[in-house]
Order: sequence, then C-alpha cells, then structure tokens
Amino acid sequence: MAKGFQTLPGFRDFYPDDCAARNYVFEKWRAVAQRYGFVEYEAPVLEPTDLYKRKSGDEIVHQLFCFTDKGKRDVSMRPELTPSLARMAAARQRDFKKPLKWFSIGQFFRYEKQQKGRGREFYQFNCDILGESSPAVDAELIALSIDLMRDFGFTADDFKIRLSDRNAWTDFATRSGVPDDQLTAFLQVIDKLEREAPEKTAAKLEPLGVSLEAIREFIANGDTASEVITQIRQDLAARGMGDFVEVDLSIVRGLAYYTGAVFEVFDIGKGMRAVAGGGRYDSLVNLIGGVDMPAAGFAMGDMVITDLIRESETPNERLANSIVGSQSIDIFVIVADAEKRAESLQVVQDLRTAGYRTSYAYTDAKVGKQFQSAEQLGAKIAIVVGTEFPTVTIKQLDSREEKTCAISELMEEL
RNA sequence: GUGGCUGUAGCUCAGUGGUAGAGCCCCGGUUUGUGGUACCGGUUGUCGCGGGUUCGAUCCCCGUCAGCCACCCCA
Repeated sequence: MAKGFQTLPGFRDFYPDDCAARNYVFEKWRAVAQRYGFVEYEAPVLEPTDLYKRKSGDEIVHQLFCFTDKGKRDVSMRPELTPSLARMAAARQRDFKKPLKWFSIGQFFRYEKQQKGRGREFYQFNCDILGESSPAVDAELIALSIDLMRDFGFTADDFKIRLSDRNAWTDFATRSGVPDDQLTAFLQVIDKLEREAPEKTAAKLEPLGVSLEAIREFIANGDTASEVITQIRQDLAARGMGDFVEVDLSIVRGLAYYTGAVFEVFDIGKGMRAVAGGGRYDSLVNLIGGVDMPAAGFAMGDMVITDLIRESETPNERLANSIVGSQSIDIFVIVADAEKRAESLQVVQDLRTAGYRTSYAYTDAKVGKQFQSAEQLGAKIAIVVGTEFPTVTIKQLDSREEKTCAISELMEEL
C-alpha cells in the first residue's frame, strides 16, 4: 500500500458495489426526468476557462481544474453544466420548440478541499426548463425533485423543500432604500443570516440602511412576501405536494446567477448539506449566448443523496436490493462430469441466448463446490449436466426442489 | 486556504520503547455427483512516508502526505 498508487485526493474508485449504487441513483434520475417529459443531452467535459469566468468572475479559477492545452488554450474541467447549457440553448434556440425540457447526468470537477458530501469529482443530475418564464415551470421542477426523492423511498418526514424568491428581497431592498449597487452585498448578508452572529449581521446592515428587525419580520411573513411563491405553492398544492414545501426567505443560494424563485432540498434530522438546489436564472442565457431566454433549473449531486440514502432505512433497503439484483445471475450450470464440459458449454450458450444471466465453473471442481459458487453468485436455479446427459437436472436453489428433464425441453421447463 | 482529530494485514480494529495480534473477508480441506450453518488449516503487513531523540521506535518529538470533521466556499 505504501508503495502503491492511490487515487488523487477527492477522487473515488468505484468497486462493483459502488458502481451498482451509482447506477441505481442514475437510473432514478433518468427515470423521473423522462417521466416528466425531459430529454437527455450532454456537453463537453472540458471547456474554455473563459466560459466559467464569464459567469462567475476571475476568482472562480481557484476552484477549477484548469490547465493550458497543447494548443495553448486555457481550458477547464467543467465545474458545472449550466454555462454549457446556456451556450447550447442560445446557439440553436431556433431549432427547438419552447419550452426546452432538458436533463443531463454527468461528472464534474471542482478543485476544493473534500469533506463529507463533497469531493473534487462528483456526478450531478441537471434538470432545466428554458424558454418559459411562468412560475408553473418553477413548480414543475420542484415537483420533479419531490417525486425523485419519493422514488428513492423518502417521505415527507425525511426531507423538505425550502422555497424562496430573490425578487422578494430585491423589492424589499429597494423599498428600504438600499442602493442598487449594494444589492449583491445585501443578498450576501441575507445568505449568511443563519450562520453569523446577530451583532455582526446588524453591523453589516447598518451602512445599507436596513435593520435586522425589519429583515426578521420580513422573513417571518415569508408566505405573503412574493406573488411568485404564492403561485408556486398553489401549483404544488394542486398536485398534493403542498406538505413538502416550506417558505424560507433566508435561502438565496449564494451569489449565483439566480434571478427569481430559488429552492433547496434538505434532509430532516440528519443535518447534511443541501441534497439539491436550483432556481430561476432569466439572464444567464443572454450573458453566455446573447439570446434572451428565461430559464430555471436545479441540480442534484450524487454524494449527498447517496449518503442520505445509506443513512435512511427504507431508501437504503431499496438501494441494497437494487445492488444485489443488478449483480446476481439467474442460472449456474454445474458441470457434474468433466467429460460433459462441451455439452455444458452448449447449455450455457443456449441459456445466454435466451436471455438468462448464466455462469459456470471455468475449471473442473467438485459438485458441492460448484453449488456453493451458484449460491454465492445469487443464482436462483442450478442446472446439473452430468453423465446422464442429455437428461439434465434443474434445481431451485431457494426451495431445494429439483426435477429432471431432457435437454430439448429445458427452456420450457424453466 | 484555516483549525481539530486520525493513519497498524484487503476490511474493522487491538497492542507494546526491544523489530506485531484478533475478528471478518479470501483460499484450501472435512474422501465417493448437491449449496447458504459448523469444524480444521492457510496466505498477507518494510505498523502512511521522511527525519530526529534513544543502545534500540510501530509506540516519544518534528515535518510531510492522506483521511475524517468543522470553518471559508458551495456554481
């Protein structure tokens, strides 16, 4: 181990069990997105570094896996998908009927110090609707995230949606006399409200001309703070999803490109970081691609959701079942007589052609040993091929019942 | 980037200033063509790496790398 190679910090090996777990998450992501009528797309893993600077400024470079390629281009491993999406949507926006409902599952890279729920490499599910500014779109995305969580096996006791609206804050700021050029600073204070000492927050608010009390009162009355929030909640209530949503104006999603409603999916009781998050970003497509197109979307990473699944009873059982199911074989052919190996191989081949997941011992081994292998590989059925061939024995491994049949009738007997 | 904790067989860990153990896993066996339990046996480690103190360090000290946790950040 000392002399061997290790993965780079923040990168993961996916052994078969891990890979099966990852694929399980991917399958859920894909299934729910398709159920909502989204189509899948993909973008390059490597992009010009400027694409990310355009959106987030130069500081972003510190958290990018970036380098100069052999053509002297400044390039970066993608840290997120939205800028690529904005470029794609803008470039061929005339080719698609609006709204676009696109999803993607891909790997992303961020040069950050890893900790629980965060690595330097991760997979992320991105789901966006472009070309439609109605709050119905925001609600649709939230509904999708709720259904996704339910598909994993979570209930209203396990997670909730925190909903907010940046416009509620910009309106509030304007009413309160905060200068336009101080808006970003103002939102930053709101973002840190829950994590920072009240005195510190109050001190930051003073030059902006807003009192902490006024902000607290505004948050306390969040339910009525925004017409958009009201519409989204009515929409979700009509789907029977009202209980999952909680208005929480303290959510403003960092300094991102969001322009309206924003939401996050949080676990209840585990205290993990946000499982998913998203919101409306009506000006980004124009910023990147020069085309006006309203948009909203959200993303879910694989790390937090997998942690949460593993720490939750029902979701973890579903995951475990899926892992076993994806790795188990259907039938194990037992070569009971080494002289019949050729015949056994024909049986194996026929079974595989018929679609059964089939395996067998590559070298001669005792029958008991072969049954053990069948057991360990999760086979439901063992077929014994021996001296009595062309008669074979079919054994149900769970019930231990067995019957014999002519090889010609094998497929019917199974 | 900052701070705290940790680093011993593939995994989970124990252990002592005098060059190391357990359980699990894995492999083999418990004789003749039938499996999940049981029993027996076996493989594996430069005790993360480098340096220092010491007659001698896996155990003490320093550094480093890595991991975990928190902060920053979180697109």
